[in-house]
Amino acid sequence: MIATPDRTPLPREFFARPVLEVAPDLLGRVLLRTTPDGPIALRITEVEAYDGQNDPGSHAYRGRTARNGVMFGPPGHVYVYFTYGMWHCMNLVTGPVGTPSGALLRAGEIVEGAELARKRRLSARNDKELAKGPARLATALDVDRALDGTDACTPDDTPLRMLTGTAVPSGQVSSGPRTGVSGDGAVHPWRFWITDDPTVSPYRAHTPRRRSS
DNA sequence: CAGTCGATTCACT
DNA sequence: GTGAATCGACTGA
Repeated sequence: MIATPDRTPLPREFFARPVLEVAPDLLGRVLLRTTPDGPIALRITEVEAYDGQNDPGSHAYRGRTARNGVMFGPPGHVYVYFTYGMWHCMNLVTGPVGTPSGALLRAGEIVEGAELARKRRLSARNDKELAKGPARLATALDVDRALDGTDACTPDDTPLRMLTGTAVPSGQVSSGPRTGVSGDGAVHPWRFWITDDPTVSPYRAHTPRRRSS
């Protein structure tokens, strides 16, 4: 009998918890992205928590808009946003309906479908860079606004699914300030990563943009 | 309705 | 380490 990988999705209740519980619990688990060309699987190595209620760093802090609406919906769905005029980043919505929080997927290791990811990440110098950074991760997995709102908890043929798998033990989790977050939101140690994992992205403090002429 | 700037990445120096 | 790329969401008048 051939061993087949367990493709059971995480139950929605997993995501219904507070984002600060869910975010570190995602580390080591696998996101399955099914593209028209084939599957790509990502083992998550770095995440950041965004709490829409009290967190000035969150897109949901100032209320619901056309862009962030998915975060106000049920947990376990995917919030994808477009930024810097060229990149996409993806979150998993957490908490009950009405608590607009989410976990930003910042980095991971491609564990299946690396050929497909390499075609989309031509500037990557090695496979560790394929998904090292949130926009690189979304690019490698071919994720854009078309997937905004996708349910990652269903076992059906959906384009994205979070698998149950096994999270890394808490002893292998490090935490620190979030990357690129400005103002009061920068103080919280709400970035979580697998200690010493080579696919984790480098920390950068927020850099205000220069005035254009 | 114009101005500002972003949960970033890449090419260059 | 520095600056450009690039566009749409959001803000405030």
